[in-house]
Amino acid sequence: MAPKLLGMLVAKGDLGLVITEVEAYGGRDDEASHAFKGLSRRNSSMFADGGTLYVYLSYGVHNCINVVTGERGVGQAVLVRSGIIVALTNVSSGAADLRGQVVQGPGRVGKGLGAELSDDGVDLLGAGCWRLLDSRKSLSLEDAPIVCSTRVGISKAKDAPWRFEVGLANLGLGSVR
DNA sequence: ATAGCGATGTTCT
DNA sequence: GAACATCGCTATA
Repeated sequence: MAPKLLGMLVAKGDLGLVITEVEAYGGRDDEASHAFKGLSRRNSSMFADGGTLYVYLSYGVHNCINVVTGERGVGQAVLVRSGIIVALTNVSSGAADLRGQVVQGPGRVGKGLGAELSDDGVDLLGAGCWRLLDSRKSLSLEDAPIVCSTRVGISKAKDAPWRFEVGLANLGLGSVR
């Protein structure tokens, strides 16, 4: 699921992010995952249904966002690390102009979208304020090369090649949808 | 260009 | 009391 999220659009209201970099985190089998030690107050939304938003406070400073990708109870999620902030030109269809601000780093992604801890656990697949839309076709990203490497800023399970990026050059200009 | 460090709060040992 | 899925500023080369 992680590489599939590249080129998709996460939106909060009329603000969107075209995803360009992610990291995959497993459930109880991944030492680097917040879900490794099982359910807790902080990570409970990781164990919700796939398509749920998981927002956590990083280093007491940054709100970072994940898309839950596992079945209910598994605790699997994908951290959104970089992307392009865009203003939606049509909120209901998710159309957006691709000229936007590049944001790199999960803290800046959360800040750019205005993610709050109160957004933790919301459904991304319904018709609510937060939505996840598949904009890959309109971006012609389906055959774009994906760079795979190890995850950043962790001390355990350092060797798992679960970080995925698309080069900005592959996005071109134009609009989404 | 690279390294070090403080901010800041929750979680785990 | 330590670690932490980070960032931005400052210092050093």
